[in-house]
Amino acid sequence: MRISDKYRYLGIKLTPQRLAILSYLDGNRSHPSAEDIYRSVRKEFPTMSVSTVYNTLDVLKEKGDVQELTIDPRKKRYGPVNTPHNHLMCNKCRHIVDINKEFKFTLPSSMTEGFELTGNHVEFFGFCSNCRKKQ
Amino acid sequence: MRISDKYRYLGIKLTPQRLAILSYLDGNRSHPSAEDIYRSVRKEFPTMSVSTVYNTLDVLKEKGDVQELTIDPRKKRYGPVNTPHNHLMCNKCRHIVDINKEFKFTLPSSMTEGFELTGNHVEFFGFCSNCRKKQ
DNA sequence: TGATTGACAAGAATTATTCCTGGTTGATAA
DNA sequence: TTATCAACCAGGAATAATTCTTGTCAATCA
Ligand SMILES: [Mn+2]
Ligand SMILES: [Mn+2]
Ligand SMILES: [Zn+2]
Ligand SMILES: [Zn+2]
Repeated sequence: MRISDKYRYLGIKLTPQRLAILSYLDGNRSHPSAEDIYRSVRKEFPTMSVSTVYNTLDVLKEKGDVQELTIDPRKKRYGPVNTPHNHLMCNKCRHIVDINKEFKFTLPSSMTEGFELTGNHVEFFGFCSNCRKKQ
Repeated sequence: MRISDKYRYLGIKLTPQRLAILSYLDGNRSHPSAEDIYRSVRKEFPTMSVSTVYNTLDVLKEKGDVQELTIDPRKKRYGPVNTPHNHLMCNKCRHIVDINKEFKFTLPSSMTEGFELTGNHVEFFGFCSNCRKKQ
């Protein structure tokens, strides 16, 4: 299925703006912020606005194509979702890498206080090799 | 060791403002935001300012007495740290409960890309009993 | 005592994100 | 083909959370 077919199937229009954002995210492992995306996509698409970036990210989140990360306390970060995965962030430079492993936990119902569980996300923290070198 | 001794030991002054925030957080399981803390502490301490709340939270984070949560995408939430624990948040009302269990993972070094790991935090998601009732 | 330091209140400034408005576009159907 | 309509967009204003700045005060110290 081509990407345009997929989105027609999902019932959303695949506009040039959305395509630009999609192709920027596709294969991108840096988990960029909305601002990062805006700055990059803007180069080839000078009329792009930040609202469009946010709107597009909302649509893509909805469809499950994009994951919004809250691991960085300063701003939300976004990444493509291929298969469910988790993340590891550097405490110093906030570089984020994928942990391509899924964790399936079952919690005893005594712990879940009547919640119905839908998923989980594991945040790993540490120091990247770069930040370790510099002291 | 009394609380005042503890903080003297840690080398920070235990001021009335800090004490008020500490005692509000102590035993509090609701993971309040800075605003929540401000509104509550203010009642008995009308001159308290938001900056003081943020400053105090920074100090207490530093000392490991307070945990800052990023699980709620809207704002940071804070809670006392007794023993290491994890969290479960309702996708709808964003009510957060503690998961009093620690998860110790070891990741194969092929996954950690040269990072030195320092810790982890597991975010569980779901729907609380209240939100499930209301459909 | 006089100097130094840490902490505070108040409010200004910044930053990320959301909201609003008016104008396009492109699919649909008369 | 042309009119209609919904979805989408750019631009910028508004909001909300958080950080920064400044002047003041109180405790501590030489
Ligand atoms: Mn990722
Ligand atoms: Mn907690
Ligand atoms: Zn780093
Ligand atoms: Zn709920």
